[in-house]
Amino acid sequence: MAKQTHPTLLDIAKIAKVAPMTVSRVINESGYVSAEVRQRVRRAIDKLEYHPNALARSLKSQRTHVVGILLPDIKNPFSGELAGSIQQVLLERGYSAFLCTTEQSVQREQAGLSAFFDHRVAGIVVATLETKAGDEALERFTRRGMPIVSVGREPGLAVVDRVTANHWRGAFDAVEHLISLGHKRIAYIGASALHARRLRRFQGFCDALHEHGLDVRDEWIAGPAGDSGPGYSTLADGYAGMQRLLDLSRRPTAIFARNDFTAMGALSAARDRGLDIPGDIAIVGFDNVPLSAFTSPPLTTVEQPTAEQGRRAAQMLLERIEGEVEGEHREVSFDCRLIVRASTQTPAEQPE
Amino acid sequence: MAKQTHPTLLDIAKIAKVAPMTVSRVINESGYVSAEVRQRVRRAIDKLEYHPNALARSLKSQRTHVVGILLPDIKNPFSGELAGSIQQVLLERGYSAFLCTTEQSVQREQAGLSAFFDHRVAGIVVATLETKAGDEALERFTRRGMPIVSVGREPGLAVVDRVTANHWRGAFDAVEHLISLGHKRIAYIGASALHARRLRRFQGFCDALHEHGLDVRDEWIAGPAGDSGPGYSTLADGYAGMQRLLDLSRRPTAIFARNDFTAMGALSAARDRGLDIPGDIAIVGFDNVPLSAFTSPPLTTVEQPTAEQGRRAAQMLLERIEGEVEGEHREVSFDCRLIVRASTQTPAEQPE
DNA sequence: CTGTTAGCGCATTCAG
DNA sequence: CTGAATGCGCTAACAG
Repeated sequence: MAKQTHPTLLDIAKIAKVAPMTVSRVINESGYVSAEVRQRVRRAIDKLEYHPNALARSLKSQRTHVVGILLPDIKNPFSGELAGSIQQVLLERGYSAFLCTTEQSVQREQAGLSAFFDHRVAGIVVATLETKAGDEALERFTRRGMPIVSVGREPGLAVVDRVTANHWRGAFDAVEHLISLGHKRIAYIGASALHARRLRRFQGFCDALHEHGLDVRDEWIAGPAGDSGPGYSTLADGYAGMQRLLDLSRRPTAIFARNDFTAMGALSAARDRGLDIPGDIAIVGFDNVPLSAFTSPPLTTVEQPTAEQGRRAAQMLLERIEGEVEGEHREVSFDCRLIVRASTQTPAEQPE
Repeated sequence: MAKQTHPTLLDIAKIAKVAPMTVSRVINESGYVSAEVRQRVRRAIDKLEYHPNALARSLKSQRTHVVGILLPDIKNPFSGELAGSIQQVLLERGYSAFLCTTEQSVQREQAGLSAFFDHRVAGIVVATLETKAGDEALERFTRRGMPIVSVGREPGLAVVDRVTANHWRGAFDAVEHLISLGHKRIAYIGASALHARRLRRFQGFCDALHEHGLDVRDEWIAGPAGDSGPGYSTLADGYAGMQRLLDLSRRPTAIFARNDFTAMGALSAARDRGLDIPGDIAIVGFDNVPLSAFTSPPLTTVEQPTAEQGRRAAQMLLERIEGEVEGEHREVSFDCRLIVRASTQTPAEQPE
């Protein structure tokens, strides 16, 4: 059998009959090494399949090439796409990703952040909803000089770079679209009134109604059943929420759903009651997940540039890490875009 | 501002007026330390917000508490759920996750595996499709004594523990279900004949047809447009594949789709042509993603226990890492389960 | 061009 | 019960 243990610089040095430092020079292509010696060293490296120990390197150099990514919930397709796009940029620039998903558990959040810190990650991308404990931890990290970029968060923590999309505007546009179609009884599905307040897309919903003199009625705000907290809203939440709304004596005529999955759940519930979409009730989603174009009817929704946000966040983080940018904390906001499909307009009326 | 640099054992030792070793003992709760000294040390630790450097620890102890997870494609909901369930087990046992998604790029796969290796991860979970380069790398790692568990892979690499679900059987059952409904012209959507061969669910499809004396016709195997490779098959692939099948002079009457998203794309294409599901054409998916219960009609599909596979893989890996298990490489296979919904049977005929 | 020395932060070993 | 010495693998900073 081959060696059980990893070969070290010293092992290579012995075989090549040089000093460890020389091997180091060959590997890092730093300093001068004669062609002949380089040959010998290279051969030894290949022979033992030597790979430098990143831990020792980092300990010595006091820097790692690892970035922590803190995500709310990996089932959320937004998280998935974000993680993918961040990773792509990281790999291109020689960094790796340490991942933690919190799944709405403060303990997991803390454990993840601790792991990041203990492993001395070079920086962190946070995409979780804010929590008290989490924000405190992040602030401690910032004091220690750790670069942090947040994605899709509220402005709360002013100490980090921020990347967002303008959810408020996207929601506002979507609701105005419904109003322009003549709807006056517009409901929200996806979070209880309590938690919704923290979501910009909910604020956009409310503000659009107010601006057009319409009421935000509490009974037209349908959160998840147990109201467990500010988590991602699901298909089942949308289905249940729609059922409740349809049981009201005074029904809404249009639904603004917190995200596309919630919208699809709502769609399904309406269909099961024999209602026609958009004839009897119009539905708007949010996020423009690929599937939203394939439902029946296809879903009107608000697109947010997820991958762009991930890439931008990664770039901004790397700029901080590599010291290319210092000082003032930056903010980047992407626009959302309303995509009108058949769930709010009958095909005949559709513009294109 | 606070220190720019991380405090070390020595900093704590100075403040508490003890030797570094004593601080180490307090932190690891190893050896004897008097209550009084422990107090002093604890206070110093809190004051400086000291966190041990995991890099230095690992260098010294020659082991990390980090596990590498190699995934094909994070957009695939299977990957997401897998990552989540693995992570849960890891966190419970004090491990963290290093993540890499390959996105069908051999380079990314190599880069990821190298990063795992360089950082001396304690073990690896692989859920990617096999590639020549990848398997070679994994084999090198195994020779170095690195524990590796594969999920959902072919038996190929005999040197690692394996966790799978019986996709072959799941597919076989699904196709038999279609046959029992009277279908004789059954098509496959989701991979070209070339790549499909490597998928057990495709083999199950073929074997079920053969067993019942039916042909596997090449024109009834619809892969993705560009046929880029053995990647995850998408909604768009399903849509396009269905369109091609519907253009044939001799149409299939039933579709077995590689996964639920592909099935939904196919569903959508059929609907757009004004066809009735399952009246004109029956459709079966695979994976039982949450959405499959909410389509119209709800999708008959094959469930595989994704989270269980992830948890089991993580447990098996940790058993190897902690030396609780040695020797013989193990194999665990979970059963798949056919879930019959309305996309293959009209509600009236449905058993329950 | 190459080698020597020293130390990153921690924990194992052995002495007090 | 506590401390001192030593080295994990690597690389700056100096010699030669």
